[in-house]
Amino acid sequence: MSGNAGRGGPQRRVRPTIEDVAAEAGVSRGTVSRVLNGGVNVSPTALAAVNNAIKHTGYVVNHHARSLVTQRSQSIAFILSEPQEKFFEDPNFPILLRGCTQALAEHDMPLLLSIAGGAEDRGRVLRFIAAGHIDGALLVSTHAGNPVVDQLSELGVPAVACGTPLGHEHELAYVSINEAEGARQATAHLIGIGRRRIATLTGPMDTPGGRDRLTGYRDALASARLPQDADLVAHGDYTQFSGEAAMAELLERRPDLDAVFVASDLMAVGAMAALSRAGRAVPRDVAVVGFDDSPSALAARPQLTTVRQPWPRISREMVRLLLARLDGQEPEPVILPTELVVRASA
Amino acid sequence: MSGNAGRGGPQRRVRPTIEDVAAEAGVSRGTVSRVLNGGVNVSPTALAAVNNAIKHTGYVVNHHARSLVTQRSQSIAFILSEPQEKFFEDPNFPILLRGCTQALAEHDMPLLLSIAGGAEDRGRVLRFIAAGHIDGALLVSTHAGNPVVDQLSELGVPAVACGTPLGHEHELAYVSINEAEGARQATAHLIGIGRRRIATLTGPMDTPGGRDRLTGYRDALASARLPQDADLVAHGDYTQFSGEAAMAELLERRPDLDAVFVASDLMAVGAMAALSRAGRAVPRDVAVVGFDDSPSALAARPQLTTVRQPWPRISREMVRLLLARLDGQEPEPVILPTELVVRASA
DNA sequence: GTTAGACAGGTCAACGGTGACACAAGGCGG
DNA sequence: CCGCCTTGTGTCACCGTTGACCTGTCTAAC
Repeated sequence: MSGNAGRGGPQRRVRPTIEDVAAEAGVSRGTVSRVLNGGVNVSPTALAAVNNAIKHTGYVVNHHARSLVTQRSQSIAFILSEPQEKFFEDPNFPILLRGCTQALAEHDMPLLLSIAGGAEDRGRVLRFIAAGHIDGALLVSTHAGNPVVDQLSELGVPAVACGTPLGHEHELAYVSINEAEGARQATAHLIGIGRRRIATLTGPMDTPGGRDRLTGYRDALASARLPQDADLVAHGDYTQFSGEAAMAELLERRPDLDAVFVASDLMAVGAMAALSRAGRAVPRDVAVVGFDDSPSALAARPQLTTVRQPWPRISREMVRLLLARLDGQEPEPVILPTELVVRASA
Repeated sequence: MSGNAGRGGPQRRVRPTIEDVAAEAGVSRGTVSRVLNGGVNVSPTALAAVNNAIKHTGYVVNHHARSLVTQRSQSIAFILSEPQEKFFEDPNFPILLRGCTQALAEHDMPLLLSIAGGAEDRGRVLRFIAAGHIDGALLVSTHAGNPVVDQLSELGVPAVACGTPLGHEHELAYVSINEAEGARQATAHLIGIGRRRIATLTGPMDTPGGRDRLTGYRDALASARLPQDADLVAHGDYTQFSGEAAMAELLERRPDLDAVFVASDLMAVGAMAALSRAGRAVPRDVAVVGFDDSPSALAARPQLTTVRQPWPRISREMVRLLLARLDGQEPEPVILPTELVVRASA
């Protein structure tokens, strides 16, 4: 009931406690707690009095005190395993991050950001989880043999992965897109507009995206009875530079190619740079299809035909699965369809 | 000492407490706590025993219990006020986020991510802060009259802003770059390579970056006794599209311009697209200098001459200032120098 | 041979909630 | 009319740490 007026330093005001509210409302702590947690078995009179007192005192529940007794923190971590650079340069990362933040905000859960790069970082993340900061985790890039996954399940912390978690498909809930089908559609589109010498530029072969998109490309060729040619396949790592280099390599091997399916928009932008340097016009000489529908697809000239990843749905589903797991359920993995967005490049 | 073996559902293992460690080490809780907090006044024997017991039991301190008594959460929030799209599309955002995460990780502090868009979100952020989740906040884009700033200082939560917080310069610690000097250098470089009809493409005029970079441009022209011409100034909002549009407008107004200083790399990429469509070669016909040195500067063709923002230092300084404020100090704002990176576009 | 420190380590009351439990009062069927 | 159930509310132990306080030893100075 008394002010405190911080003098000097960061003045930390004494926040009202549940006790203060109880006194103000003329009830006991227990009753206030009951109102705070759904208000069952509380008389209308008491409820009104408590709500009034809360407004009056500006009371906000103390997160740590509550978490200490309930054993849940009501917070979720967004965990990046593996080299950080990768994520921070990946245009999909901010989009996914935003989607997850929004979806969690709807459940009034804050998002903790945690990045595990080297082994040292990993220890930090582990301690951080064990300390009880979080109830669950959203995982990005869970490649085969990822130690964080094991540690999470050892600690009993539910997790949901983005993309198929190679080697952990059975222990982990996950949300993925139908990579192969997206790639197949993209390649089929190139076939449909009359291209026959269609190359592909893949992602890393140890990621599901890299592998499955190559499979989809091959399926499309097979369906159309087009020959498979190893010279038409080059590998990149999703970055623009790797796309530029790999495209140059492809042009050297098969100067006659008339289309290319590229496993990421960023690589596609690099590929278009290589094509333009080689004097090939897009889409006239070489048609290009990308993957992701990231902002750079729209920014590219010509604008990129690409396979859209449904990021808003992906992040919503990830959060949904995680909350289900927190609720003790064992939800099935979710595989979302992609959509081919046809623009100028093909 | 006993296993617990979760059956079904998310098996939450019972974590060892400080009590378990004390029993294992044959000392009291207090001694364990002392070891945990720096180990002063602890005999080497006891210290070894406790450390052993910690390793044995796999003990990790319970964050909530500690925070409850210490009244500090050892966590920092990264708060985005204002329209989210802006940040998630800004290539600088992931870079800053990474820098801050890393700098905080060195102090073993997790980063909470919080986004305040509409008024509703703002209430969420407020409750979140009042609940004691965080000890301090890193603010991005604190434009004039930002309500979050007021709320933070009302709650006594120290905050550090990135960029000059217009209208809050005196209440808030902040880290900024020398915007005007960076712009001046960039423009002076264009003058130095013999350009005389130099245009500029600014950011929004209600941001410090937008205003001060224009000032720097004008200063450089003035120093070289070049005329100021309102027709040579166009405004954008830092996005690629706005850069493309504004450049087209500039070309219409002053077809004879021979250089342009652009207030962001993204806009510069847009501007180069507009130039190329208008048949002007970069840098021969029109030299271009950008601002930020974001990844797109390197990816552009020709590669962009640009003013580098020292992001690693910016984020480190932000964290340093915030920790100082948490420590009760009143650190001075930090203004960092920029660096002109000369590449192919000018 | 005292005595004052310094040092090690034990004890215990908080921190701010929650939830199991006790209990009183009123309603109701037998 | 009585026992039983329902409903509203107070009580209090407990969640896992910390840190102030206290006690007991050992050391060194006088």
